[in-house]
Amino acid sequence: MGGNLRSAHVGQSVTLGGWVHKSRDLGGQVFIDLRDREGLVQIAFNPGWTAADVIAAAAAIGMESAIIVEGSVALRPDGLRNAALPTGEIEVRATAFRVVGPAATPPIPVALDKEAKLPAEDLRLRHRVLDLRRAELQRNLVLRHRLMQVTRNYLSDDGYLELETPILTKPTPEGARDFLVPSRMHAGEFFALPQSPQIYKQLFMCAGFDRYFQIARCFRDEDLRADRQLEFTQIDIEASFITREDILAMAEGLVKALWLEGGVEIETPFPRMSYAEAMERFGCDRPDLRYGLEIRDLSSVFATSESGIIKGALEAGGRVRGITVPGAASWSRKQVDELEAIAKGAGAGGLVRLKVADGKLEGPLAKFMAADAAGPLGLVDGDLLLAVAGADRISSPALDRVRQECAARLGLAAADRREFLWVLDFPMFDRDPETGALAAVHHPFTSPNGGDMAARPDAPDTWRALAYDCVLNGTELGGGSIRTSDPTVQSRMFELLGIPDRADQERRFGFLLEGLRAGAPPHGGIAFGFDRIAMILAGSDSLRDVIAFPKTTAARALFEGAPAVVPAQDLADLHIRVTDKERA
RNA sequence: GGGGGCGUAGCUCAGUUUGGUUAGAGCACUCGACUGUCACUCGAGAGGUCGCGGGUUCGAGCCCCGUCGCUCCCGCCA
Repeated sequence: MGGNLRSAHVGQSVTLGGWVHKSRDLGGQVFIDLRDREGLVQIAFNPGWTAADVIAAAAAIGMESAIIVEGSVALRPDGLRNAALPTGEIEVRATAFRVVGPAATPPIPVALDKEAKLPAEDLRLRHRVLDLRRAELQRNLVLRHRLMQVTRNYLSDDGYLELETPILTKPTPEGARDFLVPSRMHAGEFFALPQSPQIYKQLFMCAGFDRYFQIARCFRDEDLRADRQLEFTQIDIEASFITREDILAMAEGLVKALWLEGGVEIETPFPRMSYAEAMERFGCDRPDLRYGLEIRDLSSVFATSESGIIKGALEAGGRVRGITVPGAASWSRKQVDELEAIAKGAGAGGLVRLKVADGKLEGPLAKFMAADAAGPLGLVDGDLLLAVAGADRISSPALDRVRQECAARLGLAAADRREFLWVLDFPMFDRDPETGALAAVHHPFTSPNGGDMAARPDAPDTWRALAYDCVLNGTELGGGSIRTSDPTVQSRMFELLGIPDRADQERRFGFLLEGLRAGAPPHGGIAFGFDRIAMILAGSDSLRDVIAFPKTTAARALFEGAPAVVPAQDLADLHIRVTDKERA
């Protein structure tokens, strides 16, 4: 209310509730900046319209106290308007006020100067109520609310039903670590919190609710990051009797609506790229298309190289791939060494560096190269070529990181550009190099490409999946797939994933197989990371700025103090014994 | 599980380089002055286990070892 007052309200009597943002005591008169959800408004306490005892009380009030003010809206005198404030044309001339919630002296400031640094993150989390009063976090949570409403309206208007799924679910051995909830009534048995509502939404499809969505809370007990929390919110969508194209078009519409709410118009449809092409050109399944620095295959030029390392890599069936960084020939030895360290950190044995000056190659390997190799390599003066020799599985991630670092150094990733992209045709499986075991790249319920499966039934490594990811500027916004709706195929997938025993499959995933056997429609869907989208649209780089009560990276909630030890009797009721010696 | 950064007043920081008197500043807080401020101004004051533990030293905020917390990254996150 108070933050919305404008000159149009002049003359009105108002009663305002809010918090003391700042106060200025000038002796005979007092000004208080009253803050509410909408903003700030100046309250003027002056002997001309305010009783002396009210002025005295106003002068004594502490910052961040909750107050109720009565008064009238008045135009400020000429020359005393504040253009920096939306309410700066007016002020409220107080006739009465009450302190309804006196505040202890705030341990962290709420009213901050424009250039002031925020308090340390742990203090902000420890005193979260005060931190949440700041305009930035108020804005972010309001945005979050609006994005939720946009999502609901868009999907509901498109015929999707918002349906809920259980929070207490069955533990699944695949994927991330489950959060487990002990069952009091069944000693030694546990519920799991859902990593996603994946199977439940497929069961909804089997049950005939052919368009489902949920703004679903998901839980994964893994280590945290700036963009990863233990619990997070997902826009979860599934539909029946649809094709991949239907899902992509629906998802593009949703993303467009979300960005519009965030104040940005974007173009649809999004460009598309196969996984194979993304890996070949960018070394990464979620490429940042705001800049080039694309990876090229240089094997044929290096084939004539006398270098033992290069020869060995090529003879072993590997390739030489690299990126050209224009103007980077001037980078210092140290700067390039740092790039090599990044490549090595990503698994590469080393980083070939060749720079071009006066048409000639320079660098440790130049002596092994033909004198005129710059031309065939496509290099001109000032270029720096950075290359990795070896298997693609080594060179791709190494060049991906080198490419990102070079782009960062050159400032190529423009913050105001948005390069959306669909990455399609992911491989179905990934093989663990140590154990040789297959793992699902997306998840075990994704449908393999039927043609791939028919063409080479005994080579699951070669199968592509009907899976897709939505990527923005190198960040994955969401992903999904067409699911396996044939219980026989699903059973075969479990088999390939290391659950060959039918009884085992039934014990673990029987509820899904039963749904599929009941007459399953073709179906598929997608899930978007809602917090991450809110973070991007809020212009923040931490999830903690769009979540009201987040956990620290050490997986603690500092405000409420979770997790916490519980009384021994509670544990006994749950049939739990703590084995850690120091805590038991 | 591993690596980097940070930790000094309620908050943000200086002081650590090269160990040496009583550890400082701004904001906030307390008291006082001030009738048009909006980073109000001015005066005075209070406020510190220098994250914690151990060590080296005549002497440690500063050096060494360990540890805790926050943070960023790797592993991990179907």
